[in-house]
Amino acid sequence: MSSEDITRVAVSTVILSLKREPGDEHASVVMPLVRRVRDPFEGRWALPGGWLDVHEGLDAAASRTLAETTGLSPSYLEQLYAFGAVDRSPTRVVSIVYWALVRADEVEQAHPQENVAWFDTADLPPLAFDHDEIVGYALWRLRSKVGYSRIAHGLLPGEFTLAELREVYEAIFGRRLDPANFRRQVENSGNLIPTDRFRTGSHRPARLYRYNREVELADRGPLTHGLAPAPLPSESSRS
Amino acid sequence: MSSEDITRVAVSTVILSLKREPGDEHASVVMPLVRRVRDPFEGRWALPGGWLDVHEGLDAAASRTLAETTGLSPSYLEQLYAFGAVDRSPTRVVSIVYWALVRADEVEQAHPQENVAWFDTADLPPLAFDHDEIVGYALWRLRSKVGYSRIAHGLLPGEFTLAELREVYEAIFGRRLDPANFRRQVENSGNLIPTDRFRTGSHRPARLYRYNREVELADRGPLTHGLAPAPLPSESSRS
DNA sequence: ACAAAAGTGTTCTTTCTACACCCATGA
DNA sequence: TCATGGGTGTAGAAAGAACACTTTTGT
Repeated sequence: MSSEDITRVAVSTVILSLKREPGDEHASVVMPLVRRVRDPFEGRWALPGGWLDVHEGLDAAASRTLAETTGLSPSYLEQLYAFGAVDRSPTRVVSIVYWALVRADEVEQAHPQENVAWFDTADLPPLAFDHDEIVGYALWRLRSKVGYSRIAHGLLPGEFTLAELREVYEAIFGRRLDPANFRRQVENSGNLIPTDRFRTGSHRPARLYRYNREVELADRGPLTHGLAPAPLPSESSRS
Repeated sequence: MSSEDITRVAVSTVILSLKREPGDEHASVVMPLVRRVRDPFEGRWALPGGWLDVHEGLDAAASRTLAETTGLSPSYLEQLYAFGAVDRSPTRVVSIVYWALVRADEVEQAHPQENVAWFDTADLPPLAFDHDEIVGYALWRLRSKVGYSRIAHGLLPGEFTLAELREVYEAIFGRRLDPANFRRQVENSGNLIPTDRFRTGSHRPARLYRYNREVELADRGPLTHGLAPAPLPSESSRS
């Protein structure tokens, strides 16, 4: 059996976060990429990922590559798509691709890794393999899913103001939203719980909200294995 | 390298169609299953599928297994999910699962295959592997997607009445819909083109409509490779 | 003529949207 | 006190649900 006669399985992850530039109009969606040091597409940027271990589930592999690349645990992790065109790589590779959200404040605290850099998704370099297409699909999925789901909270810390949450939506949608209407929509959705704490510093203090964990249902369907929109249990801590 | 040290890739397909029993209240969603003749779960019913050939794309493999099982070409075919838990099979198998819709009239004309039987999805036997979970997910996806997409047409022939289309929605949702409101909704969606032909036979003749192929966009996102909601090109005819 | 399905109209409710307006704090 | 973002009110538009009503066929 020559090496061209086997199909290998890889797992990659599109990791998304938010970054607000000081003078910018609104925040931008950013993602980490890994510079390839081996032959196919050497020197090009690619999605973080690796080969699937025989004793490792798909979700666990995604969490592992995410931890190896960013040192973070995702606040949201979901399978995106399986890419398996015959000519997408010199050898036959089927890539199970996940996408994940990490909080902006956690990204700032993490220490940078070797050969890893964060890019604005609106200004990406040409990527290795078919990773351009994959990233495009992930961003499309983020935009469409943020409309009917509450994954936007995955980009924020535990407590946040409505203005911060609105800023996330505006960054993803790329347009301004009416603060008054936005408030009502998200308040009536039942996903937010108001705290008695306030964010002070600028003008009138803004009430801090937190995420309602009771309402997890009716979104991802029957596939709710171990993957939770809340911080992952301990899949990446299997030493 | 022993056989336990490799991960194999399989492709399975949840094939869905509609069947209207003579005396029944409304039509039911049906799917073909294959009786296993080999060791793991021998005798149990399972999803149609097979091993991924090294020179075969994922989409092509799904089309192939669909043709082998039913002799039909799908009117809709989409990747569902990749299942890869370590313990889902005695050996390590990652299954890329697709789901497909075939038209009821085509199913009736097709000649039955060996070891293949059609089941009502509301009354399924226990399936092999984790196929129960997979089918449950596919049905959930069908129900949620029929609400904001127009895949329901994939279960009907080229021309159909609004009552027939409504019957599809009622079977999938499992509840009655107001004929008047249903008509307006689907007429205003711009997805249907009225023809000048009518279906006669019962009472007042009903106008026949057909599917508007111009409006394919804004649904499945950037992933519109060769897979089309319209009948597939010739992926399964690669002799 | 009558039953039954096709197709139209009307009303009420809910939701979205635009925008005016008041409130509370830092400077 | 004034600028600014936090927060509330409200009126019109759009969309959805319920249901009465008219039209056209087979029997």
